[in-house]
Amino acid sequence: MTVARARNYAGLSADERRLARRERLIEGAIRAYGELGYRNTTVKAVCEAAGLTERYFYESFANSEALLVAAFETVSRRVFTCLEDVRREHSGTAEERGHAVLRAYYQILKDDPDGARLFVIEIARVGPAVDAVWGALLLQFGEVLARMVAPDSDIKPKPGELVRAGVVGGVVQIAKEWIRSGYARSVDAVAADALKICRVLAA
Amino acid sequence: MTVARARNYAGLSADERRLARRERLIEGAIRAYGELGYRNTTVKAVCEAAGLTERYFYESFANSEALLVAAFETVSRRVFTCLEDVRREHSGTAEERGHAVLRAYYQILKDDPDGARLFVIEIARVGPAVDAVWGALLLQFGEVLARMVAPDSDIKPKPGELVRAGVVGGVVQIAKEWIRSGYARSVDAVAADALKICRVLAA
DNA sequence: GATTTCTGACACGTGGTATTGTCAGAATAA
DNA sequence: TTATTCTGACAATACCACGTGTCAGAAATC
Repeated sequence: MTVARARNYAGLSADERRLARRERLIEGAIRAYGELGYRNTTVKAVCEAAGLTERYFYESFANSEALLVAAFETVSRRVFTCLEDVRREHSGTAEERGHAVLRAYYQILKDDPDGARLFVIEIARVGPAVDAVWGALLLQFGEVLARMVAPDSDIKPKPGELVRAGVVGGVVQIAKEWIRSGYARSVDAVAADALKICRVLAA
Repeated sequence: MTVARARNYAGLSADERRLARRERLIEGAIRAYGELGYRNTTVKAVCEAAGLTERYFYESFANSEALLVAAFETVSRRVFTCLEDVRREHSGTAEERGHAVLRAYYQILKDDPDGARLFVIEIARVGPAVDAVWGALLLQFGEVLARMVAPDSDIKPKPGELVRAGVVGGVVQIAKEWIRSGYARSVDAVAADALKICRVLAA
């Protein structure tokens, strides 16, 4: 019985290599889900997109849903980081700021169609665990939208939870339709439409 | 080779019996989907809920999705008939009429939780064919909402397609959240929240 | 160069459901 | 009553993808 000593390959430790494969799987998953949809994407297909074999899938993820969640959170992090930056660094009226944040949101979706499909469409209704992640994100998104249109020095009575949920649902539905149309209209026009709905939060 | 002559059973012709079984399957499906969710509902489970065996499932439906669509359309017909009645027979301002229609919508969802879950939640993201049905319904719903808040004698520039889609998405999202909460708030309060979003269509 | 660890390809077993097939018995008509 | 059609229960098969196991060869250390 020899104890396995971790050995460097290509200058990387075993842990580093494992992590690198994990990242490749996530990126492969984003692409594969974008092309085929999560439902039609087998473990095998993801691994092929990542240039790895099934063996390594189970090294990093317990099952397909775990990878889906990881891929979703990767995209989610990118989006929210961007939105928060725009919101924080924007100097202007609440109206202008709202438009800027929404523009950023839809711009990201346009720039990365695969990620967009995963982030907006494929994530929904996969199973209880994934749905919980999606639900949490909708809440977070609601927070962003609410602060986005709130006048800076304003502590007003919160709009009801349901109204906020409804606004988020509207903004996301617009994204879905826009994606389905092949990004037919301009980012600016779409953001303007979405802003109309978001104004409900400021009233 | 004897030609099968249709024989009456329980006073019903072969066609009548077949149709009756079809109805039972649909009602069983609404209940089963409501309890278990479409994904977790096997053909066997539907048949048990209907008091029939698998044999009769394939007599009326090619596959699970076909039954799902049939069940959805059954519920859909009930809902739209009701909404149209309310809208048509309501005399009052656009504002009042809008509130009345929305109240009717959410009241139906509350009165039939199984149907509601199917109509609002379970139908989404099952597959391309079913998604098409769902997409068509959202359009139809958008029409109803638009006419609902439109001042009677008014032909104004249509709000953009995306805005309408967004409003529908908002109303439906509110329904989802409300259902998930176990119908925590009153129908009236929910309808009022939804109306806030629908007003975007009138602006 | 010898040895050990890592990698990638592939094949097999597994589980669960859809779908079809069979058949005995119940209900009906003659 | 007798023959025929319908009904419901159950068995058999098909199928699909997951998840695991095996193994030869590549890449590294000594």
